[in-house]
Order: sequence, then structure tokens, then C-alpha cells
Amino acid sequence: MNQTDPTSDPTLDSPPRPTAGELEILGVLWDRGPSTVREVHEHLAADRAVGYSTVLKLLQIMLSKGLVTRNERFRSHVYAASSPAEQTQRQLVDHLLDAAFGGSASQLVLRALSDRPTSPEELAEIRRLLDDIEGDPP
Amino acid sequence: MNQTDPTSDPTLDSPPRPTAGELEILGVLWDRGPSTVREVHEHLAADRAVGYSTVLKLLQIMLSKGLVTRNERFRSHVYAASSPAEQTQRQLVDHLLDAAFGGSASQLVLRALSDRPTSPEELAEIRRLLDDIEGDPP
DNA sequence: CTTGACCTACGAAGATCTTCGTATACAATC
DNA sequence: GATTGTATACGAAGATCTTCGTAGGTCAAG
Repeated sequence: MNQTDPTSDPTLDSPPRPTAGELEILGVLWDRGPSTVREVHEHLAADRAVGYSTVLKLLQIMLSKGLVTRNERFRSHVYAASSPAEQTQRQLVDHLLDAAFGGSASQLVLRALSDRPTSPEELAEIRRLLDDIEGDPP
Repeated sequence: MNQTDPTSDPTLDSPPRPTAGELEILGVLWDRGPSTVREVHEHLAADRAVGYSTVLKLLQIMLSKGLVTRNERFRSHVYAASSPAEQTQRQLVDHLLDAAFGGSASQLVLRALSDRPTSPEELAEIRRLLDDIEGDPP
């Protein structure tokens, strides 16, 4: 194999949807920014029992999938999420929309809002978003 | 087999979160109502290649998990979703909220709405929901 | 009663995810 | 240069999901 077949170059595809464990790690990276394995492990271990080498292995897999990047300039490699939270969240919502809501965003919103107590500030923010959308139609 | 051991009666726990394949089947059952394996299979096979016994097996597993019920009165067993769409959708949104949005419903709503073109009707429906929530605070 | 059509039950293979033990590398210190 | 602490790499086991082949039961028609 030689030059890049555009259809099979992994760096060109957006990374796959993260699994549950991967998402947990991404959450830490989004919060903290670029981190070493040790740092990620410490954060996760605060919540639940998990071994160091489990986190390491997961990060290596995530690297091979393109979910994270890593900087090897230091002895302790530094990992960072390769996509911002917004983009991955969008991807996840998109998937859920298709898989469980027949594509109806309003149904999903309905469930989300009737699901948990939502603060007045959040409600206001959503109204603002609706105004935006309706005021500036595609 | 005899009487039910109450500690292992699957009907007492709420059913677990369905997997991707299970969700696909639930979609058919929610749409069509109670259906035979054949009917479910026909619907799925219209979209993608899948064997009859795959669908059967999946339904049997779903039965053991409590995701569906079945009526054996006829030669062809009739399966039905054991929870309404709303409840399962709520469960899925709940999970996604925790796993990817740090529990912030408004963030999820934001992603959902900015994600896809949403029809004016849907937007209006969401506004109505907001009015409901704000008009009748907990 | 035999055959054919249709149905359920069962087992098992292959894929993916999660988890971790252990081997190996490296750098600093004695 | 041997030792010790810290890192990464690797392999493999166990769990769950997906998929389907095939055996075996039942009913109606011949």
C-alpha cells in the first residue's frame, strides 16, 4: 500500500463514537485539559476502583482510534482529547436521535426537559436558543 | 420449572438499558405494537440484511432481560415491548446526560437543537413545554 | 401416517469492550 | 554499573453483543 486512499485514511475520518469507558476518560480530559496517565487515573480512581494499567491501555486504544492525541516529548506522555466536547456531544446526540427517537429532536428535548428539574437560568438559555433559531431561519 | 423465586423475578427490576440491536427491535414494536418474530424480521430486513434466527434469538434474550413480554397463546409467539417508548427514551437520555453532559440538560438540549434543522412546529412544541414548566414550577 | 411448511430452542463462533498482570525501558541515585 | 522507582508496552482473560446454523416440535394437507 502506498499513498493515502482517502476512504481509508484514519486521520481523515472523524473518530468513532467513544464507548462508555472511553467517554469517562474524555470527560476528564475535557475538564483538565491535556493530562498524563497518572493524572487521569487519579481522577477516575477517586470515583471508582480502576487499575492504572487499565487507564493506560484504554488511552492507548483511544489513541489508535484517533479519540485522543499524545505528546511524547516528556517521559510521561501527555494525552489530550482530539475533538472538543461539543463535537463529540453532538455526535452522541445525533446517534441517540436516530437510534431511539426516529430523528425527532423535539421528542428528545421533551424527554430531557421533563426528565430532570431544570433551573430557570437553563430554561432562559434554551428560550434564547429558540429565539436565535427562529429569528435566523436556514 | 415451578414457582417464581421472588429474588430472581425479572419483572420486578426495571429492565436494563437496551443495546443497539435491541433498541432497533424495540423501535419496531413501538411502531407496530405486539408482533411475531416474522413480522419484526420483515421490518428489519427491509432496512438491512439480518437473519430470521438472529431476530428470534435477540427477542429471546430481550425476554429474559424483561425488555419484552410474550404471548404464547398462539403457535407464533407474539412479542411486545414491556415499557412504553417514553420510559425507555427517558432512561436513555438520562444515561447520556450523566455520561457525556455532566448532568446538564440544557447543554444536551442545546446540542440537539443546533444539531439538526428543527421544524417550526417542533420549535413551537418546545416553547409550549417551556411554558408548562415555568408556569407550573415544582 | 407421512410429508412439508413453519416455528421455537439451543449452542457456538466471532467481534468488541473492559480489565489487569507482567515484562520491559529509562533515568536518577548510590 | 547495580539498584530502585516510575513509565510504557504487550498479551490475554472474561464479559457482553451480535450473528446464525441446525435440531427438533407442531400442525395441516395429502
